[in-house]
Amino acid sequence: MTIQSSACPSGDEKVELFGLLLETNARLARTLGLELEAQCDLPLAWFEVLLQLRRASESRLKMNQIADAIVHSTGGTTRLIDRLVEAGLVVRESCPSDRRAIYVAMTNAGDAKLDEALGVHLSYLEKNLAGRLSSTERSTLTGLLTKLNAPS
Amino acid sequence: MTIQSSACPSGDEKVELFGLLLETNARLARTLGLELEAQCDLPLAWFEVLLQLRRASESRLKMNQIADAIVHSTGGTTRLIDRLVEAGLVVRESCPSDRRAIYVAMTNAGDAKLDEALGVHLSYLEKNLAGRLSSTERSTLTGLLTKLNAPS
DNA sequence: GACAAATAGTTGTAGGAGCAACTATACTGG
DNA sequence: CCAGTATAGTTGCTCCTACAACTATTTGTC
Repeated sequence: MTIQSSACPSGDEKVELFGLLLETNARLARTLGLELEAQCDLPLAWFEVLLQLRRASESRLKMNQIADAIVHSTGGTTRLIDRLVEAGLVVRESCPSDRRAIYVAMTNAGDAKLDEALGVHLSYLEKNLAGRLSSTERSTLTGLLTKLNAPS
Repeated sequence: MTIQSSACPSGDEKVELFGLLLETNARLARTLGLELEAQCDLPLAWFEVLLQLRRASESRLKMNQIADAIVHSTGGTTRLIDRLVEAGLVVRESCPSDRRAIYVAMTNAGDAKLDEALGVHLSYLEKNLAGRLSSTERSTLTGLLTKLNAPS
């Protein structure tokens, strides 16, 4: 029998769930990141940016939209986009209607790189998602995470 | 209508789910981290270590068990524990049966700090978990994440 | 229209984490 | 018992990211 502080239960059901979420995410992000890096020479953070851009209409987003979508600080996003620009995967474009804002748009090279990475990603998901959760379970999970992710 | 490469669908259901997982986790980790830091002056990574230690029998774990539990590299874990030791929250103890191994054990200060942090964490979870997911939904989510997290 | 407040993005700086190379110890087969 | 291999942990180095302070532009208010 393990003795624990009864006032602050480390075994609380919600604490366990939160810990499980952190751990699961960390494992999946790590393994995917390694695979993307090894097979496409593409860091996971770059992949996330490119994916967000493809989802966006006209394949472009403002800096702050990217920062929000990938949950980075604005300063971190500036540097991240710097590296993507240097690699030729995206370009910065000025925004005519708001001279403070900057659009980030995919280049053809970025588009091609994303296709390549998506191939790797899809086979990764086949192995690590489809193999573990049924289609029904996946949509349940999507629903739950959507609730969790909703703005307060 | 948005034009997208049909060969590599960025809108694939599994891709969406994975992205949602990354985003949800990043948001929750960030907000919890800020709160722990502000209210307890305790980085999230330190909290994770202390929590793992309390769960362990005899409140101690070997370095590699910690690295695995919190999904860090062994090198990163060494430095992380260095900082916790310096802060007086844990101590390193040699392992008699294997002289390569090192135990990390909580100090009384670490135990107290964890109690404090768990208070903050529990109220965070009350706000951000209990308010969004019912008890049933939470246990469903736990089940799904457990499957996802299972070793391949 | 002008001043205050809010917003978009960049930069200086510091700290944290990973990888690869390394040391030390333990195991395994001959 | 010895050689070769596997395991535990640390260290050097590099890159990435956050935070805070800053500039530039826009918006809101009187």
